[in-house]
Amino acid sequence: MQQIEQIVASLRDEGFRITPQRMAIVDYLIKTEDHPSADLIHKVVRKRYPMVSLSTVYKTLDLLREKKLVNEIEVEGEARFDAHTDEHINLVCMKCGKIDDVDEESLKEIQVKASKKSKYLILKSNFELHGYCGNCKSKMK
Amino acid sequence: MQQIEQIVASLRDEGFRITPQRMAIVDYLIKTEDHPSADLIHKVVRKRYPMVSLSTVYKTLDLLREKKLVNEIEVEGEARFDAHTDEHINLVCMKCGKIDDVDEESLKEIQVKASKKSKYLILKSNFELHGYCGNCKSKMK
DNA sequence: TCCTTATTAAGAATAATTCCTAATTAGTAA
DNA sequence: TTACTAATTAGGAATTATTCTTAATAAGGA
Repeated sequence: MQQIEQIVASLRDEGFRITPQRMAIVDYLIKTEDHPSADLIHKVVRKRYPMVSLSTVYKTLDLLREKKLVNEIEVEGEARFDAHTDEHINLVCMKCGKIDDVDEESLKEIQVKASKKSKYLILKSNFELHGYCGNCKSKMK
Repeated sequence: MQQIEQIVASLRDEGFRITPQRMAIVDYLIKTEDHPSADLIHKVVRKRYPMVSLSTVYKTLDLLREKKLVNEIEVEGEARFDAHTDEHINLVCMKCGKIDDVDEESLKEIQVKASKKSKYLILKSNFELHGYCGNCKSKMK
């Protein structure tokens, strides 16, 4: 689990300025279990820090993604973000839209195999399973 | 490997009409190795069947996806389509945008494990690896 | 405290996708 | 073959997530 201090330190080390906007966004991402969209991040962060604009949210997310401090996955036409950056499976509920993480050891192995077979240089991975979460599943019968 | 006849039959069986537009789109998807976007499908199909509109391409792809006759993956803000519907890994080149498929037996197993652990009812999966393809890799040094 | 330059806010621009509606046509039945 | 009708289509407008632009602001160093 990443800590705010680690992320702030790695940004500072590379010469990026530590602004209240960046702090607020990182703080939220670290603490939430959700996989929020840019828009949701904006809405939530605004409650406490009303001066954060949506374009700053996008820029900050770009930066964090580039530095591999957050993960991005695209679901139904929008990007969703997550501070859980080690390899895992994203379970996406097609009903309520929530995303859960599940760890799975064999992903690394699969990645190595596929890389050899295909001659690709792999830089990132994304494993998704889509369906209905336990909650939505039981509501449906 | 799916055949055109199979797809056409399963559409007809469910009462959908077999139009030249649908035939043209299915025909292209079956024959190509690419994972084309809706826009590319439109451009290609238009050469032979100039009466196909982009909105029909989208509608047809919706239908085919719903009937699980094609696979959809979202890459960099656009949807890419593929008639290869059994479980596999999509290798996405971050340079040239091409997508290659790699089969991997253990995906089914992983899916079962994750489903048990999470209580999700899994309906579809998407496994992506992003990086540079062999071709782009060698061009870069 | 001041200065430089990265960063931000705000809104305009872009691009993929969806929506809307009148016109067309596939499939069916006479 | 012809006529019918509901599904489908073409074309363009509307929507929506994201990117771009620019002037104003402020972080961090001197």
